[in-house]
Amino acid sequence: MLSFTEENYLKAIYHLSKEGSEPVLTNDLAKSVRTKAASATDMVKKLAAKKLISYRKYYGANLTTKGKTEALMVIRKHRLWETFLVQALGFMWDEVHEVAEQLEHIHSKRLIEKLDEFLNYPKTDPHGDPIPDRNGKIQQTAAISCDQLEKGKSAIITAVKDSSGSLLKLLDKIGAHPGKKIKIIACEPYDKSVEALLDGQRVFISHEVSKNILVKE
Amino acid sequence: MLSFTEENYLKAIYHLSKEGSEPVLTNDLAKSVRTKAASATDMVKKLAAKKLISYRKYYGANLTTKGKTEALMVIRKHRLWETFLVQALGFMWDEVHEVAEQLEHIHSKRLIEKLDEFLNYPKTDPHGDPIPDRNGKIQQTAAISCDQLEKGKSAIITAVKDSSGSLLKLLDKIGAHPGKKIKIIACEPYDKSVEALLDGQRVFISHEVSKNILVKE
DNA sequence: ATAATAATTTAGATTACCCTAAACTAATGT
DNA sequence: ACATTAGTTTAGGGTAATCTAAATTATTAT
Repeated sequence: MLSFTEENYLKAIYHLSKEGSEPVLTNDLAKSVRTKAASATDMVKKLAAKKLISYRKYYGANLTTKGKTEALMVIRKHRLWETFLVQALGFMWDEVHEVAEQLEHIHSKRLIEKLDEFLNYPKTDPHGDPIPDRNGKIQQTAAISCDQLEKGKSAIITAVKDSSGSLLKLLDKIGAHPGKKIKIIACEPYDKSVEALLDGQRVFISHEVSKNILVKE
Repeated sequence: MLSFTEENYLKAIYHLSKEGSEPVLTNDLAKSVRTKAASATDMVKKLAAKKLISYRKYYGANLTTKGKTEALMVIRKHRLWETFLVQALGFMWDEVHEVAEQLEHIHSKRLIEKLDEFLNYPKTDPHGDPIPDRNGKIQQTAAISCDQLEKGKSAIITAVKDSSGSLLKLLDKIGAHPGKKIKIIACEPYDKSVEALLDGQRVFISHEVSKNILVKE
């Protein structure tokens, strides 16, 4: 059985290696799990010994099939719990991340299956991110980020990249939730900020923010 | 913030010192948290340094007010989660203990308040044990155990002392749930076993089992 | 090609929790 | 009073995860 910490490292490696094959660098990994590079080196050695990642010194780490499955199970739990917190307990979507970080490490197959059933097998979490199924299958959303939309184009918001409370609060204020339609009405080349239409409301979005909004044309 | 392990020790001390004032012996404590006496000694020193218990060498440990509150909060979480698992997720009452042992250590005030609200502020858990309120107030059930009932007497089952799966499965089979009415129709002095009426059904209960059924006349 | 710089790894400690074995304390029986 | 015994504590270590500082490797600039 994996420890709390091992699960966190695997999850971080999964998220950092995005489309799978690029190696994850020790420094990036350390930053992601909020430790020092030396600690990350120790852990990747341990994970490699357990065949959860492949690791080459000074080069980086990649998840093995086994490691990827474990990572996806942690992500499945995280996203199901987030969904539960919002849908059943009435949390705001910017309040759930921290608690889900704890709940994702509860070890009980039965619990997560029952929770999935209770929530009626949701496909995405409150931030629009896809929830892996019990076999670790996850539907990859080939979404582009909002800052790549041209003037005049419309799109549907599918997800949010960053789950920090401050960003989510801001998105909440302007009404930028997954499922909503967004139309770009002006682009400012200087700072790449945009003006958009959301629910008939004219909103101003900085580049920092639009980068983190994923959309589907 | 208390660690997982510290919380478990506090909870164990609470349960072992029943009505509060008897000191908890190191050996009993060690057995309860499934470690060795030497480890328990280390931990009680640590808890004493944190003013969560008072501790005298070779004599035993007692919860301070602060320690008792912490213990009650862990118990509150445990029992609310058990209630959730049974009522919302459809677990059997003999399946919940292990998972609740993990869930009880999630740190989030907001979560537990929301959960309490979601469950509509239950007073007891699925085993009939009282759930402490947000201030740590717990209604002491002055219940007697079933083996103290005389022949011919009726009573209401209030709780179950032991939460091991095998006992709960047995009680499930004969229908002995909290809230049910039980009537003693025969006592066997030799082995202290009893015959009783439960839902109109004649059931045979050994002393080992009747000791663990709490009732209210 | 080599020096400077950035990234990574190793070495050596630290903390929390747990262990075994030995030493100690309190209680009991003769 | 003293020996036995049960219970407890101390001493000394082990493991997992972390850290700082020093050493090593890879990359970049000249």
